[in-house]
Amino acid sequence: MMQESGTETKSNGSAIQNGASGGNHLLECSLREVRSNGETPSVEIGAADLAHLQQQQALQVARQLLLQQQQQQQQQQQQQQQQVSGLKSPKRNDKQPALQVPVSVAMMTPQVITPQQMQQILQQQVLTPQQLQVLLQQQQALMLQQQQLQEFYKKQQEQLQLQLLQQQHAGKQPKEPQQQQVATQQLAFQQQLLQMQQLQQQHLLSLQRQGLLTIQPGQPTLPLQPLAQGMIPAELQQLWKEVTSSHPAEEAASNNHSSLDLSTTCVSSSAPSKTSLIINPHASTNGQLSVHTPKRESLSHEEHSHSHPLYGHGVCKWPGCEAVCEDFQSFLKHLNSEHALDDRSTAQCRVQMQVVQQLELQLAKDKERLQAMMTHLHVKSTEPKATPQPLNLVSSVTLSKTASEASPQSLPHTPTTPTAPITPVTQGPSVITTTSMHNVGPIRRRYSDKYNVPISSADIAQNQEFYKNAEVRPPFTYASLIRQAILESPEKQLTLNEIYNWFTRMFAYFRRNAATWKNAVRHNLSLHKCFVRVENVKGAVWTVDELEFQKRRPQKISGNPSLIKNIQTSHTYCTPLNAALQASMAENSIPLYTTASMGNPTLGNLASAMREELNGAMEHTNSNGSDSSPGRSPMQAMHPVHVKEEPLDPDENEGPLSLVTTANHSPDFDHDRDYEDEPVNEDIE
DNA sequence: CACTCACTAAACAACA
DNA sequence: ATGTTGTTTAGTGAGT
Repeated sequence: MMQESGTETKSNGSAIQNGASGGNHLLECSLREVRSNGETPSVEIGAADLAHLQQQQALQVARQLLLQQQQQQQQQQQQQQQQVSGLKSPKRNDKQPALQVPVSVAMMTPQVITPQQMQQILQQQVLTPQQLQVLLQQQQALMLQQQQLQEFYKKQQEQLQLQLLQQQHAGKQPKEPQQQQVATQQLAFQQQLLQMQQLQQQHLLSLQRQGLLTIQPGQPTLPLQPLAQGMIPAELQQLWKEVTSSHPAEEAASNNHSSLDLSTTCVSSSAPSKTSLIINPHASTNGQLSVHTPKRESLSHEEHSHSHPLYGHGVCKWPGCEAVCEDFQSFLKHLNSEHALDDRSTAQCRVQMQVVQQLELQLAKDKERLQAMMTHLHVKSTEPKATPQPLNLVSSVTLSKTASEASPQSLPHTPTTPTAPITPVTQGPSVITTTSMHNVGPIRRRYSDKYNVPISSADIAQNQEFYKNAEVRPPFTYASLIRQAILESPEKQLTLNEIYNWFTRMFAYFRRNAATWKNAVRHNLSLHKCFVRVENVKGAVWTVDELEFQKRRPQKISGNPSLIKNIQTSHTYCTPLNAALQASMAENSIPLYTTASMGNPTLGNLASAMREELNGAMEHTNSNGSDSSPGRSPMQAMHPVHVKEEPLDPDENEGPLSLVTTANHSPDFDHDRDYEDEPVNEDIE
């Protein structure tokens, strides 16, 4: 099952997107069906409006609560489940008996998939019978839990009323405000809890439909339970108690507190689940609550004060925020004022959810690859190393036949016999990622050139760690490697010896058979017109004539042309969120940093954060000094960075060019350049 | 099957 | 004389 969904995601990037949007639509539809008054979900309401509305409505209902005691419970549940801000129709209370049935239906509908939805799912996505069965089981479990929840809420409402009455009689404080506060808080709590659950549910469903989340056969209800249903009644009760028994004076600070409670609930309830990380941003609010309610034991105060996931180095780490907060308290204030539960925060949270989801997906895939690699290599080598250093999966016989020079780190059983890799190899798409590690064996020598420039640069950069340590022949042509070496240099020019050094530094493979590959390097430098020799004061250096390099072969971009096109030409029309995700979704054919580099109007910070992390994880391209141009990312290296008409002038190198500028250096441009046009590459078109 | 391409090998020249 | 750098040619294997 896992494989099925995995391959599906892999093979059809666009389907993912469709699935995503389709899933959302689907859910929206279902919600609309449920909503009695067709109100839009709270997400679409303005942040300030939402808060205000909630407060007012909560107050209103609190009064109603005092007047009409138990009979409201079902009604409220219905309203809240419907996400109609819960409080717009207290007038319908008198019809409570008639609403009994609709209530239960409404409560279940957001979670329970209707037949129509099921049908849509079937149409949109291939679901195996097992998956269907699992879904059905989930639905049943959900129904059960809904009933439990219903009963529980009923109980709690009764307790609430009792409590309110008692407080009223005690009369320590002005009655109205206190009651209102308590009621407000609790109502808001309920409300937002349910909203959050529904949000999560929405997301979860859409994820499931995208195939991003697979359903474990062994744990039918696992994915949904902690998220949508979240809490078992006992947990709910506990949380509810905490809310209801909190001192009003403490809690009266602001409306935001209610949202805090909610977040806390979500986090604590879903802690063991996979998505606890996703909801983490909202855990931000835990700190505040734990400060105010020391009785909360489940989440340690210390933990949140000192190592808040959203607070570090005096800066708010909410995606895209980076506000400076001197201490933790001010951070909490900031958090509650700036990142309350409004539409913006919700949207950001959703984005973060997707980001995390995507990262998890990527991680899972990479783990899988790693496992496959290790498995594959382990068969051939008894050495239990993670990096298959001693192995030489050389496909070219000629390379292995001259193992005369011992490499500095040659290992006991330096392979001198060509070995066929065990792992079956698939020719990679236009841009390859870590899959290239699989491909090192049978990969054709022309591999990278065939798919043109970006491959080599991006892939070299991404897999450099691997090739640094593994004595594996890189699946790139000499020309690509030379070019990469030159482009990585700060001056975009290298002497022959520097090129040599780059080879040996970056590739363990080139630490042996020096005579052979050095000769090849020289041969390539001389042979290819794209390498221009420039006489320098000190001697001669080699530069890359990017145009010529591009000319070398027609732009035969297979696999994912649109993707490449996007990368090379358009950095302007990235739709928020999706632009960053869609590219990476396209079967991870493209490194994530690439998508992150694309510049995203609204997700800029997020994207940059992703890029930072990913680049950091990759250990940026050159650790040995040629990375003196820190602004240059592997992405940039993928583009023509430096095109000279005349012999290179070192001064002219001004670091990173803008991507847009470099993108224009596609072979379609610059025909005015007076290069000695030779008929050699007339086959460009 | 012809062609192209990448690679290896080698010869050769120029130069330090 | 030796090593490095650069150019050129030839042969081979693989892909188209």
